[in-house]
Order: sequence, then structure tokens, then C-alpha cells
Amino acid sequence: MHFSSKIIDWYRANKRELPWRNTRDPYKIWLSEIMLQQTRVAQGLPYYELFLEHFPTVRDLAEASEKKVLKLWQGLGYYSRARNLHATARTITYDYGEKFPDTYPELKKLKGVGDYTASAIASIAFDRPEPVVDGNVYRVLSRYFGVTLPVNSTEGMKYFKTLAREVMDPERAAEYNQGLMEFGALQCTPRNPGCDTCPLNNSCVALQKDQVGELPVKLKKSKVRNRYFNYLVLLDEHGNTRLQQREDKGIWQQLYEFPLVESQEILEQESIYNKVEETLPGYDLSSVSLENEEPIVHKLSHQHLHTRFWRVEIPGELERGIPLEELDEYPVPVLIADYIKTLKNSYF
DNA sequence: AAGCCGGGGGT
DNA sequence: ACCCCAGGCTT
Repeated sequence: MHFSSKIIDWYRANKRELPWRNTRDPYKIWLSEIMLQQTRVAQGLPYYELFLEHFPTVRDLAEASEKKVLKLWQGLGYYSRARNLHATARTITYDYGEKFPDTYPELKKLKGVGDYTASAIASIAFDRPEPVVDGNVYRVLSRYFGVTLPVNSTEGMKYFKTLAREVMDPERAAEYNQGLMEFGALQCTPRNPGCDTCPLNNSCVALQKDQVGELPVKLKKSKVRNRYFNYLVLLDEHGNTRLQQREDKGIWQQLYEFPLVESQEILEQESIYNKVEETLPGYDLSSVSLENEEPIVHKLSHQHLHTRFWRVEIPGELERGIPLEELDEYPVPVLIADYIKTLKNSYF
């Protein structure tokens, strides 16, 4: 039996029941694909349900504020996905008459829709014979066909895309694509793959050559950068604090955080005092207290953020203050959300 | 081609 | 500590 047929048979017997598999609505397919970029099904699933509750149609999403979209996205990471999702919802609604494009090249023009996602929507929602190549597919194909080309090199990406197209079943693209990805997620896993029970174990090149553990080949990984964050948590006598919005570069664009002092190394208390003096001239520094002596290390995939929170008690009423009760309306990074929880516990 | 962009879970 | 996840965008 052929590769694609075995994948589809395996899929029919082993597939998970997932909400976006019970629909051909391109809006829902698109939403699920954006959310699942670099994200596990288990992590993305609750967000998918949440978004459909708040935005049943693409128009509902288009008419929402970016702040609300980011708030609902909070915790899922890679926030440019949320901003692009919102922008594309508006494009579909206001420029495309609420109708999704149904071909690969047209889909790929949408913000946040790259090669993978355009292929996924074209095949799953519209039955186009477009092969998808995601992290699962790289792994399965490199092992089964014994391909040692680095999957994240330009040459490798072209090769695997071509290979995926050659071995796909164009008549059953939707099922084949989803089956191949599901197979990678559940059977041909990164570590401890289920080769013993694999329906392809009599023809898998990597298994025959004992190279399952070495495939797929990937090019290096970038180094982790250390950063030192000091957040000034202003608190006035009315229980107001202050947030500021992060700008158009770097991490957490458009999300909110407390006023930030960043430094190359861990700051001495003296330096923080100086910063407070600059910000609030004549301020009584005896009301500044360090919340956590041991920095909280918030780990992103490419940065470690060594973070201290300083509580700054403000006499009277703060300008541009936000009541603590309203803090949860603001989209914030997980690092800030976690601190806000403890802040509220200590305050109330 | 390389770097950047989150957060969580598995090993 | 390191790897991976239904990748895409910018430089």
C-alpha cells in the first residue's frame, strides 16, 4: 500500500476529535491555523473556543478593538499573530465582502498567512491539492524517506515541500495533510516515537538505518539573551496604579506593562532611586520597597528576563492612574499578569 | 540567510 | 538545560 494511503488509514483510526475538524468554514479553519502556529493543540484549544464565543463570525472579529483581541490572546504568545489576525479580519470583512479567498496564492496575500497556513486553508477548507509542511511533516518525511538535509535550510525547505507534494494524495488533500500532521504529533513524535506500533515501520528508512533519533536534522539554535527588568509599580492612596503600552518593536508590542527601567546588569537600589527621582521629583524615597529580592526569571524562547518589581507608594492621587479593579481589562504579558495576581492578593 | 517573536510542556 | 510546538515577518 502507498504512503499516503497508510497515513490516511492511520488517521481515520487514530485522529483526535477537535472542533475545527467538524467544519469547512474557512473562518474557523483560518482561526485554528493561526492559533496553532508554533503552538500545541492543548495550549491553543481553549483560546479557539474563547475567540469563537466572542467572535462567531469574521465580521465580529473585524469590529472588535485591537485591545480586546490582544486581551483574549493574552498568554498565547507571539502576539503579532493576534494583530495580523485582526488586520486580516478587517480585510476580509471590508475589502472582500466577508468572503475568504479560496486559492493558495490569494490566501498567501493575507497578513499572517505564510506558505504553511495558505496551504492548510486551501486544502482543508477548499479541497485544493496543496501539500502542507509543518514541523510534524518535516519530521515524518525526513525519517520515513531518510532525508538528512537540514529542514530549516533554504534548500531543505524547498526539498521537503517538493517531496510532500510528490507523495500526497491530491484527491484527498484535506485528509492527507491533517493525517500527516496528526501522525507526526501522536505517532512519529520528536522523542520516543512509537516505532513498535507504527504502520510504516517495515518501510521507514530511518528505522532501518537506526537513525530515528538523529532525524530530522536542524541547523543550530540562536543564543539566549539576558535582560534585566525593573518595574515601578506606582500605587496611590486611592488604589490606582499606572500602566504604559509597549511600542512597535521588540517583544510584547502593543501590550501593557508597569513603567519599566531596563539595565545591562542587575541594578543596585541606588540606581532605582535615581530613576524614581527623575520620574517623580522631590519624592520621598522611603516609600519605595522591593517586592522580590530574588529576581523572577521569565523565560522566552530567546531571552531570559530577570525581573524585579518595586512598589512605589504615591501620596495623594496619581495622574493617569488606573484603579486596580480595571487592570484586567488591559492585555499584559504573562510576567505582568502573574505579578498583578499577587499584587491584588496583598492589597485586598 | 539569519534573527526575531511567547509561553508551556516534555525529557 | 534543552527541545519542540498545525510559522511568519523583518532585516
